[in-house]
Amino acid sequence: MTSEALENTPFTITTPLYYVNDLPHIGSAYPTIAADAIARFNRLRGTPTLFVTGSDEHGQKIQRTAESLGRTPKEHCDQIVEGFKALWERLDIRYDRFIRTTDERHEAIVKEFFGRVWDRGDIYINQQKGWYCVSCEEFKEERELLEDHYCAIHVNKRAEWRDEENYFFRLSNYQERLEKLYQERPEFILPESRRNEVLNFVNQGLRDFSISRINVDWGFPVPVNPNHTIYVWFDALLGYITALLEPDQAPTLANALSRWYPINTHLIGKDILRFHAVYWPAMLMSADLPLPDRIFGHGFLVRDGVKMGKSMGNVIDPIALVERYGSDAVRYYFLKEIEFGRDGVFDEARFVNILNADLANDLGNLLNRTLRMAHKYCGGEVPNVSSDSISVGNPLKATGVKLCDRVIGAYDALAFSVACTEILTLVRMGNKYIDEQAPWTLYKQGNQAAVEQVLYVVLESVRLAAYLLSPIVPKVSTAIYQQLGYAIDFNNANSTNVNSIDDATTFAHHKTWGLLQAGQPLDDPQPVFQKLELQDAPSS
RNA sequence: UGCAGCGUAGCUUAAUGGUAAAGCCCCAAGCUCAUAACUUGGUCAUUGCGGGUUCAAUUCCCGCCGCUGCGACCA
Repeated sequence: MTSEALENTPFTITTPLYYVNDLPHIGSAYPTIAADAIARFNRLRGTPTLFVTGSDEHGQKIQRTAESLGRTPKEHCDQIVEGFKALWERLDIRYDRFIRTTDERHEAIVKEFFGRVWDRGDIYINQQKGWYCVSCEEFKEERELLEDHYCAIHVNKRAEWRDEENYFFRLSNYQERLEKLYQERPEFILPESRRNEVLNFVNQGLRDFSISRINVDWGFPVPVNPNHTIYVWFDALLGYITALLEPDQAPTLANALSRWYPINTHLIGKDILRFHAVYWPAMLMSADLPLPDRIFGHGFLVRDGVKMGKSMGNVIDPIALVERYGSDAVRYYFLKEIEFGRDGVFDEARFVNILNADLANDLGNLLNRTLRMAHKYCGGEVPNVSSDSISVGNPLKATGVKLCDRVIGAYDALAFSVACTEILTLVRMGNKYIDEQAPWTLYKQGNQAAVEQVLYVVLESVRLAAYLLSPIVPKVSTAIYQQLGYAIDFNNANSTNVNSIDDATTFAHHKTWGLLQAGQPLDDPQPVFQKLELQDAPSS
């Protein structure tokens, strides 16, 4: 693809639509941060970008949770949703759409979509029979149950025999087309381990699944039979489509699909892989709609070797974490220290160590020491050096020139950790270079030209590092840019692209090593990232 | 039980059929421009255990142990 085509092809990315059973936890923050970084990266490079997140609000579980709290389901959802939005605000998440499945317009989309699938003949009514655990809200296989049909999870609850009418989706019709899809597009499900899981599952042979429930009020009625309520998943997945509507558009499929469809990337937890990698494409095939480009299943955060979860009592309160350490720190830790797609360890001491080492010491201090010298030795301006005059053999230039393409590749592959590592390599080289060149000595020797060249090369390297890191640590990057004399705010709430004092802010421009202009006034040096201190009481 | 994956220095990870790398932590030296920072060096691994194939295995095969995921409607 040419860069021009790239710029004009819209990029749409989604997080899961979080189930609003409870306040957001760190497991919701994690993929949201990742999605935000990718969205920011695409905006930076000039691609029209739509970043979708939202909430999945229907279903019996929510209905009951609300009841137990003495609220209506709607009141409950409103309250929880505010909690999500507040957290996203604190984490500097710049989403474009926050879709709630209880939105009025969503019902119209669901209805229309259901109609398409219905017309295709992929929906039929049938008896759903089986052992049903009320606590689990699901049908169990006989073999899953303990003796006397007690639930294996709720060992004191006996599953009930249910024999009720449900509407079913003919998933079995799509067995072959799905297999072909996975075959032809190996990148459809990522990472590969997740893909294998899906293949394994599909190879066993697909059965139809029910898409309606009776005895559930909190949801949309089945269009052809209002006694039934549409099953939450069928409803929730379609939220991704409703979200694509412009704020003032009428809720029709045609409108929703007109600009931002098909979706490029669905970021999801590995726990909801099947719904996205199997059910969802089959539903879209049935409705005769194009499929997303890729489904990426990320890992879970673990702590003390156990998955974080309320039942484990080892959850980390994301709000407390941001309050204590700041949004950039949280974003950086999750994206740099955890390989996206794998389970990752959360460890607070490690968190503090890594942030201090990478952002405060290596990057922040590199800028600080260099900037101070620029003030002492070069009158507080970008040294009078033309980047062209620097030898291609200069280690920082040689690395910097190649860095961008590598980082782009990493971002595109959602390999945040690789992107950070590559950038940090340049930063470490910068520190080493200063020590070797010892500009303070050169200055004392009166070798002004050499001093200026060394400082220029390092400042420019820091600038490039900050630029490439800006999707991950927008505040730090902004601080660096501002101290380098740019009026660019990477974290500007309403910017789709960075804005600047001049027009020379295109990606092609800033991604290139050698942008820094001689004579540009430099700001006063200030730490761009304050060192963190480990606090005694980790979150509970 | 079946299928899949994983198990590498204190920690988080990397690597290749041929003398096991990086970052963090720890120790020492150097330097002084800097947010006791940076640079250099060092400590620390017979690569889960036991076999096998091979001139050579961490990398291939088998068994065992441990952990994780999946095995249909849990966001």
